[in-house]
Amino acid sequence: MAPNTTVRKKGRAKSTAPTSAEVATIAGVSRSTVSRTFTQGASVDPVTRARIIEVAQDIGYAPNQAARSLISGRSDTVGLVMASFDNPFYHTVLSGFLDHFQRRDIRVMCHAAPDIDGVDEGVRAMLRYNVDAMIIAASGMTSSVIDDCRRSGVSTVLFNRTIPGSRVHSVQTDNLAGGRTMADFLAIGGHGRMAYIHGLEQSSTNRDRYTGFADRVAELGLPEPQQEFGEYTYQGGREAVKRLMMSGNAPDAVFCANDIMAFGVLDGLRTDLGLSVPGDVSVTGFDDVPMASWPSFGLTTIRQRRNRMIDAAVALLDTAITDPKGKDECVSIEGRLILRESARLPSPRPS
Amino acid sequence: MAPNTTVRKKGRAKSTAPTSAEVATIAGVSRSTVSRTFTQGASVDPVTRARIIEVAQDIGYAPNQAARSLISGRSDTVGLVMASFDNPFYHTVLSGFLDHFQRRDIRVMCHAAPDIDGVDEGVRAMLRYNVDAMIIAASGMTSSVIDDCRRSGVSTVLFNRTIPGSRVHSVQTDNLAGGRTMADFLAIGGHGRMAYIHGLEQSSTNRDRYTGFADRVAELGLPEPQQEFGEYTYQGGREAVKRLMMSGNAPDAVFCANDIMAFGVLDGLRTDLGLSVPGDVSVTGFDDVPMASWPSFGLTTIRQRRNRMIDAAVALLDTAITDPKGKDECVSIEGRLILRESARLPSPRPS
DNA sequence: GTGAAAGCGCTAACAT
DNA sequence: ATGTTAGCGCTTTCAC
Repeated sequence: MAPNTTVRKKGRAKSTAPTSAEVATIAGVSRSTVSRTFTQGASVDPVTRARIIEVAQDIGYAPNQAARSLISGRSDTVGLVMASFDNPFYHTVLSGFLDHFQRRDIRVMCHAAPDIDGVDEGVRAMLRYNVDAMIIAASGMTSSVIDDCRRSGVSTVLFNRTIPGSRVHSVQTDNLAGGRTMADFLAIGGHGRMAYIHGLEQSSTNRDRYTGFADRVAELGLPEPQQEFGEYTYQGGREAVKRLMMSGNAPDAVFCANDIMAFGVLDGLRTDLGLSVPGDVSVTGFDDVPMASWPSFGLTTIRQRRNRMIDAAVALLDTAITDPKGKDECVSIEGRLILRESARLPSPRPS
Repeated sequence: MAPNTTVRKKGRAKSTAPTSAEVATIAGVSRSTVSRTFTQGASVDPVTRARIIEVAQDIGYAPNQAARSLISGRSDTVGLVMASFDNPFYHTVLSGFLDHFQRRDIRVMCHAAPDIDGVDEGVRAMLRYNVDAMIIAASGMTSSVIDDCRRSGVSTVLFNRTIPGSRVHSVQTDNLAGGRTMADFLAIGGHGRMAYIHGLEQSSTNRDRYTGFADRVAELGLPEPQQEFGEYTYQGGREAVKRLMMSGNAPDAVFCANDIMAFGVLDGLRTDLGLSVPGDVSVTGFDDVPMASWPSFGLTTIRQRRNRMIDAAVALLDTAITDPKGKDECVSIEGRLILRESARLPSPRPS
């Protein structure tokens, strides 16, 4: 916990950076005027303002954020804690959030949690830094720190997770609907022996995708899907599909809880087992990461609408700040079935 | 630039979080003692300390970092600005740095720069936040803010870039050597018509990889490599290779400045042109991202030793903090040739 | 080992 | 529109 060698600085404030006082002296105004010049929506005489800005640039002055944060109670900083950071989908999510907040000149503190405790730790750590908002993208681990967020008065939004009754906003893809859509699509394609490869069992996204899928399969009067477990990883998918195909009752369609596992499944099927996709088996995923469109994979999948989700998350954050006592909203965004070559399409009927 | 709708909080400090004063009152000690309890290496009576910690946990107190930073001059925060954040290699780099700093209870502020100006902007923004250290992973864009970093007294390290004479530490893969290695390897494999697909031209990593490659090719007495440009992207590589193969003098080996372009090249060759790899053409990359080992690609490539690079970067940061006036070091780490199936091996000679 | 007092750099009231 | 004043929450001398 306590570091020995460390990036931490030693002594006290070297105060190497210029302060507002210096600018004030040089520009011949009071500190307040300097401060106002750098404060949104304060009124300063244009000429004075110009002079101040020039001086500031000259000596390289910029307001000290720590001091600013101390008095204003905000830090122009948001915290983003992610679990499952090896899933490329979350790289694009991170990228999207960074892009958004950079435009608004808001800093993003990142934390990649290796496990459940990691999420709590990360959230708590960021709370100490007075982040103005917290985004928790940890698809389905139960976290006890949500209350801490609310107690600290930090607007919080859950990304791809909901904790019912937690009084926290959340955004997610409609995973239930996604699962159902996939069941319909595969059924129409004439598949009768379906299989599902789970991600992490504790993950709510995984559960919902499965539930939607299995429910719809049942409604269609088809046999219950076989199940395997792939831990949301490439290697996990690759091995899971081998177990599936060796099991005596080989499926003709495999729906994976995310794209990465589906890539593993494709490689397992083609390379390890010498089977053809979709000739022998159809394979589908969930996410639509960039690679899914590469011809090597051509993965039929459910697209999570990343941009919409991010916009929604940010909107919720803004709402939460405007109206901290407001009711918690839970935005659900429908995924979109993306057709590619990894799954058999329905054969056209003779008319 | 100026946001209108905003995550920013409005009013003044709600001071919703508990302060050291409250803890002090409840625990019946002075504020100083509370402070000491949470300060590394301060001496407090064990019994008192225990009581304080209990109270703190009770009411959910943790020291306010802004206040702490204001007086101590450090923030337990580092800034990480990256260009080319769509390259998976940098996802693993980010992941590695996060892991490292989280262990040390240091926060990481991330910035993904879309272009050169973005790098400068990101660095400058983070400087205002008093980051204790800055890591700039922007493989080869010239940046004028390095001086700002030094002026602010922030230890800085360049990741995969060097700016000679800048008096800033840096770590990078030995890209020149990597290029040479690849030339040797392809030559031994019997390739005589080499091609190189450039990433971004301004990128120093790209230049070095090419220079090493071309120099060694010349030394071996082989014809100068053909050149194409792929912008470091999948799509760029895919199109570049088509131009290359249509050019009348089709190469028998294509070396790409990074793995992602190589994946594009593989798909371009196999899917778009119906060629076989490595039967018709050998393909190699640089980075060794996780996907490179997937059988769909089986990419022969030069591995950048991510972990070593990160360790070196952190060590340099620590050095810079201990000895701010020290000479700038430039650590160069040799890449490692990883053999897979995308490039022809030398045929065994009859003895 | 502990308390009292000063102050980090800034912004927000309150004056003018 | 500008100056004055107070104080955000903490750490750190300086006494004891």
